[in-house]
Amino acid sequence: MPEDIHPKLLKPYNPQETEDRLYKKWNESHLFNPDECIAQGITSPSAPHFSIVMPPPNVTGTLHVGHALGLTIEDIMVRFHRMKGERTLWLPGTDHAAIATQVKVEEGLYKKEGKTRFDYSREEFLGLVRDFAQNSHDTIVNQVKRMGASVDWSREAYTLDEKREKAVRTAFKRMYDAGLIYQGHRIVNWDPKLKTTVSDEEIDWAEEKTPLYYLKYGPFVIATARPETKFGDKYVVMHPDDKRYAKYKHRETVEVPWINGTVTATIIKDESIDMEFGTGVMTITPWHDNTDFDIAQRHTLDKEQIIDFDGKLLPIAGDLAGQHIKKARPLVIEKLQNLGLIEKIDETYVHNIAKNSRGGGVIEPQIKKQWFIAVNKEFAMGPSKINGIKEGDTVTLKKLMLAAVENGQVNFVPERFSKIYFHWVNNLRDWCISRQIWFGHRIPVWYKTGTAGKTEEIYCDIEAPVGEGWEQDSDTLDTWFSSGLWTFSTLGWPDETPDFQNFHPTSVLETAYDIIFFWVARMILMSTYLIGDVPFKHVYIHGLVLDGQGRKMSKSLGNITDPLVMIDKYGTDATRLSLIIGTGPGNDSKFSEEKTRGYKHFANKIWNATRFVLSNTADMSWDSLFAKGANAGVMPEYNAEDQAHRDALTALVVEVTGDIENFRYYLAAEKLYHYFWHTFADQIIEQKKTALNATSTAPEDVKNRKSAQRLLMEILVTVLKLMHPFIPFVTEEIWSLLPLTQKRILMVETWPQ
RNA sequence: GGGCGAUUAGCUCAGUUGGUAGAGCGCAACAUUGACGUUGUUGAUGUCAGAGGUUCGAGUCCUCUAUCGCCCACCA
Repeated sequence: MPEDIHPKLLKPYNPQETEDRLYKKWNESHLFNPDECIAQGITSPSAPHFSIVMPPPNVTGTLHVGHALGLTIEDIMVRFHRMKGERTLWLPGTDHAAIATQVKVEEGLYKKEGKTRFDYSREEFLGLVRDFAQNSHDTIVNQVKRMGASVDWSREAYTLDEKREKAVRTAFKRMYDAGLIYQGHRIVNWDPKLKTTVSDEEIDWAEEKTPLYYLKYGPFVIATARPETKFGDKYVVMHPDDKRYAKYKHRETVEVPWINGTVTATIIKDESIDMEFGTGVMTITPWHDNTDFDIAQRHTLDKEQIIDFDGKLLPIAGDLAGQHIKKARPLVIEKLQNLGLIEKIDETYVHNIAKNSRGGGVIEPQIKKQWFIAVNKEFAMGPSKINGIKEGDTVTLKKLMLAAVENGQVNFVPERFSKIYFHWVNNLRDWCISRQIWFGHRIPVWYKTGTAGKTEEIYCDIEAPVGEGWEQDSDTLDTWFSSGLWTFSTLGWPDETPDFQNFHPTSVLETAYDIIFFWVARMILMSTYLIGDVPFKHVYIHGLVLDGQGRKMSKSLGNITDPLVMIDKYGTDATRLSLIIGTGPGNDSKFSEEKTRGYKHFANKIWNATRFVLSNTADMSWDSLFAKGANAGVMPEYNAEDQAHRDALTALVVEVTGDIENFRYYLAAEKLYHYFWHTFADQIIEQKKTALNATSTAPEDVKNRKSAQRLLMEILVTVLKLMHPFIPFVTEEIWSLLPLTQKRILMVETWPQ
């Protein structure tokens, strides 16, 4: 073994010794920052821009393998474009995740001390949440670094920091002034446990076996799964075409003996009634049911609240008032039985119940005053860069959201996700943006209350109003309001900063499909309205990372893979490859530790091949290949066989470059793996051993030897560059060991052509 | 009820615009003190879910069916 081989290469590759050191080196070079790349003469100021914002992880704990996959894909994009010489920005940040974070803290308090947030003042409680969020933030930042993510930390953002607060308030005010944000009494999803509303998207539906009660209601029999809500029912609804009830006229009234005495019931004919279900007749509870609310709206019927916001019955329930609805049901049944109002009970019925997916309780729809964004309200478009929509055109937010994708300005990868997007947007209802939790952006609206206790004045602005007697709205905003602004709030908006001008719209948004509605759609809404432009050109969607058996990873199954554990065992590069290879865009993938171990072997294979190349080229000058100008050496000539290998390498460069540009990371990575191991190591190196070992000084032998040496060097150098976006650590470490006198760190070397 | 996806070797999955079925792991045999603790070579295994259609030609495009998975809607 020649003496000038670096001693490190004599042992197997050790990621544990390498990775943190290299990340520090990259970070301290400041070259994650595109401005520094220009300052250091690496990137041309006139180069095209490439920018992505990191989907901000929730500060609710730690990153999981899904995050690891996303970060890997994003880092591949970013490192590739940076090496291509583009002005490349990857902007990191975290999300305060309002309700999710608050719930986490509340759960902890309850477990540890048996307290709820109402045992604290608002400010005390928020202090606890902030501490928790800070801890979580620090953990996440460390994890992002360990993934090798080449993000510009100098631009790090948080959805709840001061700059983002300004953006949020500006956005709110603009939409409020335009009449697109309004306050209204509407039926919302109320969680009596967490004492807040949640959006439709935050609800999980679960099946529950609940008896279906058939109750006598005057001349009718109605079927209900929730008899405890029926006290005040005074509308009986049936389908207009139902022949069984043809003799009853719309709006006709009948006297009906009911739970707490006789009521006057009004007959309503409505087409939403399913004639097949139950008896084809039902009574409605508009205050606590979406469908019933809609029926009541259509026929302008009275609505009455039955259940309070704690989940207890109101005085309308008579002697059951004050009972919690869970306890009230058997009591109502008993009462109905005594009154002889129960016709029959269907015990086989399965009812769908709505639960708050953020760890809350069973949703009780309520009519409540909330803030909404009007998605169907027409307005005149402002300055527009949306294709097909001009300034002054009459549009709605929904129309803007559709146009941005229909016209191809925003392009989904894979394309099929645009269908899901369209379907969702087309059925979108006004977005309830107010929450009754404490952690989050407080609504920038202040009220002045008069002596009679009535609101006399409403004020909405970025800053609080001056003067006495103003009180801020106690609600906070849905967390997705602030994340909807993420592509531009992170770049300095509403100020016209250079970052905003340079890097918006962003190039690609990389995210998981389960967040298309929550986030992608909301970003398109906010950006098209507030900026008149799309937030990003491409949306790259990745799938779920499942366990080895194809199951979703979850705490209850105990099948969660911690990316840090894999990194500790096999290194970041191996972890990244195992997440990427075999995972097409939008498809779920299974995580396998075996696969990860295999890619650790690959890192070592590269390491060993490097040792072979270095020890067999020690008598050659690498600078003859790579130095420019006066330092350039004489390049050995290729023989025909090696020229063919060189041409194949060029073909690989073209292919891999095309794959990366077209979002086929899984293919590019696999091709590189295959080329390195099975073409370069197994075939080319084996084939060249004879030429390299030849000691003869015959001109032909010397030529073949030099040719082989050049080939090995060129392949190694080229493939290290090609592989760097995928496996940045081992390639950078090897790069640092190459005896090149003129080289940058690999991260900012130029992409091969 | 509406929609989306999957179905290819024992397992996990590729197969980019239609042109002779691929990889990794596993399996079998052989070789190997080697650049390689983590090696190589060779090999076996496929009605590409099923049926029909378009085409000179279909794993790939179209139609239908089956099974599995997911999303949306949510019937009181």
